[in-house]
This record gives sequence, C-alpha cells and structure tokens, in this order.
Amino acid sequence: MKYTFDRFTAEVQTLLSTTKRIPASLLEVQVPKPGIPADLAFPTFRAAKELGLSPQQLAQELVQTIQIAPNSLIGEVSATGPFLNFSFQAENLAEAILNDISLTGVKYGHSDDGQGKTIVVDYSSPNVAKRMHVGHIRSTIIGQTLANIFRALGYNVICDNHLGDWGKQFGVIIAAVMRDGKPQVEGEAALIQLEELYTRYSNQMPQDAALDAEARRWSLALEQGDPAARELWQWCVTTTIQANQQNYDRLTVSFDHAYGESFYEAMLTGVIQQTIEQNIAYRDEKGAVVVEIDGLPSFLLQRSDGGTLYLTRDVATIIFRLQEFQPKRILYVVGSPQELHFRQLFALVRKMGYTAAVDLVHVAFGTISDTQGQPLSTRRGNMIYLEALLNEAMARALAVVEQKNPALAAEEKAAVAEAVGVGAVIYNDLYQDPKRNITLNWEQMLSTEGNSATYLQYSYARCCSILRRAEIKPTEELDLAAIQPKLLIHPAEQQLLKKLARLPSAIKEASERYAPFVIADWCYTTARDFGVFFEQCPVLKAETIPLRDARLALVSATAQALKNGLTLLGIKAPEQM
RNA sequence: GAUCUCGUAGCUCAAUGGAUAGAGCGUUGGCCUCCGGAGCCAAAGGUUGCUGGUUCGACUCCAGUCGAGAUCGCCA
Repeated sequence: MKYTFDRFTAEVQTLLSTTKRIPASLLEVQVPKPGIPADLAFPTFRAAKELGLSPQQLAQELVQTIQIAPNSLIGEVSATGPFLNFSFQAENLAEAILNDISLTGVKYGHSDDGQGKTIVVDYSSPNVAKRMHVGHIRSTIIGQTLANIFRALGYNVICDNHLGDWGKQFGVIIAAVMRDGKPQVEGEAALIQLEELYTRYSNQMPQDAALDAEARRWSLALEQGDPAARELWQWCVTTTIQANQQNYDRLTVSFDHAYGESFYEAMLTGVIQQTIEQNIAYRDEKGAVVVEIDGLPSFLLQRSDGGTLYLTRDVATIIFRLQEFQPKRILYVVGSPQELHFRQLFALVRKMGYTAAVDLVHVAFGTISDTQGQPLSTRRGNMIYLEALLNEAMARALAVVEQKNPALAAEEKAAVAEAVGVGAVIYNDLYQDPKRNITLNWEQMLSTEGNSATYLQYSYARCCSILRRAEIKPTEELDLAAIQPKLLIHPAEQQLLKKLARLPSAIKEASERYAPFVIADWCYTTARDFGVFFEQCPVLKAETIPLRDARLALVSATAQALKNGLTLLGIKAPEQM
C-alpha cells in the first residue's frame, strides 16, 4: 500500500528530477516546520552549490521550470528564498486520504516494510515470587508498544518475557516456605506473602548460621532437580505468572513465550567452555571465569564458587534465540542502568562469532523516582506496585467520571474509569523520549486535560458521538462513491486531513527510533486539529447535505486513525465516556 | 578516576543539520440559542547550562567546561 503522503513525496521528487537540474543523490525533500505554509520542501543549498548558483537563484529557476500535471496531488509550487515549497492540492488530498483510510480501516498506517522478518522483543521480565512494581512498568509498556509497532509494519514479532526465575534467592524462598508454610491465597496477595516470607527469613539469616545453611542446601537441591524443591519452585512460577497476567490484561500486554532464566541453565557450562576454548575468557587463580574485551571493563561468566551470572544466562539466551527463531533483530527493553551490561554482552557474543546475521539492540529507558526524586526501593518503603498503581489510577478516574458523566450506567462508568486510569498510566510512559528519567507526579500523570491520554480518548468519544447521532458506526466503511470529499477545503478540514496523512510515517519513524512517543505525539496533535475542526466546522448542521456527508466521512476517518494510533500504544478508547 | 545519559519558557516535555525554537500545565483575558466545556481562541513567558570549533546554516555535530543522574568481575 502506497499511502497518500508517499505518493505526494514521489510526485515531488519526480517533478524535481524531470527538471534535469538536480542530481538524483540530492533529491532529498523534507517536511517543513509547522507554520511554514507548505507540505513538503526542497532546500536548494547543496544542489545550488553543485551548479554554482545561489540557492535563491536555483529556487527561482526551478519554480519557473516546473509544470504540475492536472490531477496531481501537488497543488502549488513556490520559491521562498532558498526553499522550494510544495503544497497539496486541497481537493485531491481530501479524496486521497479518505480513500486510504476507508480502504485500510483498522490497518491504516500499517505496512509490509518488515517483509515478515523476525524480531524478538525481550521485555517486562519480572522476578518470580515478587509483585511487579514500577521498575517493570516501563519495560512492559514500552516493550509491548514496540512489539505492536513492528507487528504493524509487517515484521514477525516474537515477544518473550524473560522471567527472573532463577538464582540464589530461590534457596531462601524455598527454605522459608518449608519452615513457615505455603501462602494459602491467590494472585497478587500470594506474592505479597512470599515477599514477607522471604524478607523475614533473609533478615534472620545473618544471626543464624543454620538458616543460611538450609537456604544454601535448598538452592543446591533446586539446581540438582530435587522433586520437592522443584515442585515448590514451579508453584512459585505459576502463581507469579497468574498474578502478573491480571496486570498484563489491564495493560493489553501479551507474550508468545515466557522462557525464564532457568530455561537456559543446561546451556551454561557449554557457553563457559566455548569462551575459554576460543581464548575469549580465562579462568583466574580463584577459579572465576573472566572476560576482557578492549575498551570495556572486564566481567565474569562464572563466580569463583562455580555459580553462573546473569550475563552468562544472557549469552545462552542469545544462542537459543538464534537457533530457535533466526531473528534479524533482538530488542532488549531494559533500563539504562544496565547499559554497560549489554555493551559487554553484545561485544562478547560478537567475539564468539554469533552476531553476523542479527542486530542486537538495547532499548534503554530512564529510571522512575518518587515524588521527591528519590529512588524507589522496597527497603526505603517507597516502592509503588503495579497493581496498586493501576487501582489508584482507576479510582481517581472513576471520581472524574462520576462528576463529568453521572448519567452513565454503573458498569459503563467502571469500564470508562478503567480505560481512562490505565490509559493515563500508559501515556505517562509513552508521551516522551524513553531515555528520560521520570519523577513520579500523580497530578501530572493522571491529568485529564491538555496533552493526556484522556484528551485523546475524549476526542475519539466526540467523533463517535457525532457518528452515533448520524447513525453511523465509528469504524463503518463509508460508501465513498456517494460522498464528495472535494468539498473539504476549509482550512480546519485541510489541516486535519494533512495530519491524518502523516500516521503511516509516524509509525515508521517510531520504529526507526524505538520511540513510541512519536505516535503519541501524532495522536495528540491530531486530536488538537480535530478540536479546531470541531469548533469551526459544524458537521450535523453543515450548510448542505453533501457537505454534511463529506464531513461525516472525515470524522469517521479521524476516529479510525486515532483509534489505530491509540491501539498501537495499548490505550483503550471507549465510544462514550 | 573512567565510561554512558540528560541540561530547551516558572513546571513537564517536543523540535530527524535547514525557514520565525513549538506544545501542555500554571498565569491573565476571551468563547456556548449550535454536533460532548474532559473543549476552543488569545496574551505574557527563551542568551537552548557555559566557552570555543566545524558548516552556506547548529538546540542538533565535535572539543572543552559546569551541573544532575547512572554504571564500573563474584546481585539481577
């Protein structure tokens, strides 16, 4: 599918190239800043230099040479100083965009650029026997959105939840459960009890060598496949996955796999052996396996006590994923504190000879701190848990719904509050560049005004409201043959149409930059342009019936495009709120 | 000490080497006989931390510097 804006761009480039004055390598055109009255610009600086002209001269010359064909998407060419500016032909633009959206519907903005290439996305990755907290929320939300984006672009996306289900702490958990008993509750409540068991036991360990020995014994038993240890461990894993699933469902998150770290246990000795044989790693005098790579701090693959490390398991994970999925790319959606870890990991597997066919990308994101700017931690007692966060957001949203729309039925109110509250939490994570740190601010996060998820949802609901009154379903396919898009030449209509034309490129750019905020930003500016249109252009009471129908088609297209954008972000859009 | 990230309006954030650095919140002032006011319009608010450099052109690239955060073999 060649979308309207692509076709417009192609036409402009063809036009430039038929002047025979611009070398093909300098045909780069760009979208001008908002405020410049043009839709595509050709800066003449480089070409002018090549031709020995001043940029202004060249722009003048070109504007006189260029002939626009009838029926073109280009309406006007003008020279503004050194820029050659191209504008859409208003009537053809309207027709083209409404056609695009009508034809593609829920897939408007999607493409097959990915050609079915496989991308593995590694995200969320909570620890077993613990509640998910804000530390996981960014990975979960950003990771799922990136997965949605790449899927929309035609990639074969494999979502893997790399559970923290292994390591020393399980010895403690099993010892504690054996001593104090298994939690008799379900869901997140069970995780709270497991956290308490763990904390109580590990706090007592420094004073009681017997407890410490017991934990070590269980840790070893688990690694050796002891049935009792194994069963308890499995129960922890299952309980955690079930509890987390409640949160995932609310956030529209889902995975293809949840291979935990434990899954790779059997591969680890092979990994260590291989690195030693390849002379990439060596065993030091204390028995630890050390890797030294130029330009990076050295690191370990095996502790002196024989235990393996996080990084060792990550190497095994890459090898497994290459064999199993043959991905072109693996995305690690993990916080920026682990940047060095991934640089070391990627450098190591490159040296081991594994990465010829695959791009390894660490999509790093910043840290969330509390309202005072302090790091969040269990020990500080300021930790915020995901379920509690979503509940709080939902409760606050419910209060707003009660106030704004008291007539709504009770279960409708609850559904809207859930969409609004959860949407706000998601949007708080997606509206800005992921690498920024975030200081938690409840007022700002749950704001229902301005640049907020609520505003986007509200805009969608207003579209739906108009369509409902006109007795059209929000995503119903309109019979474009029966309407006249060419009537949509009001500035507010044109502005909105041009914005709708940009959704495909917003999705593409978001994928190239691993930056969901590009789509969030598109949603927001589109909602704003709809707001202006809404004020200035009556739909149901338009001057004529044909104009009313054309505007209804525009509202329908806006609703569809906005919904598509929000869906990629994982934000639900109710038709009434 | 080394490495990485970030310094843009009072606050929270955009701006892919290009034109007059844009939004939201907050402040001030407007807009409903009319499709949802969770809205719309307008005003005020900037030496892009600082100093150099590269370039026709720098918030953007480079060097240095100041400030904030993070990381630096036996956690993950």
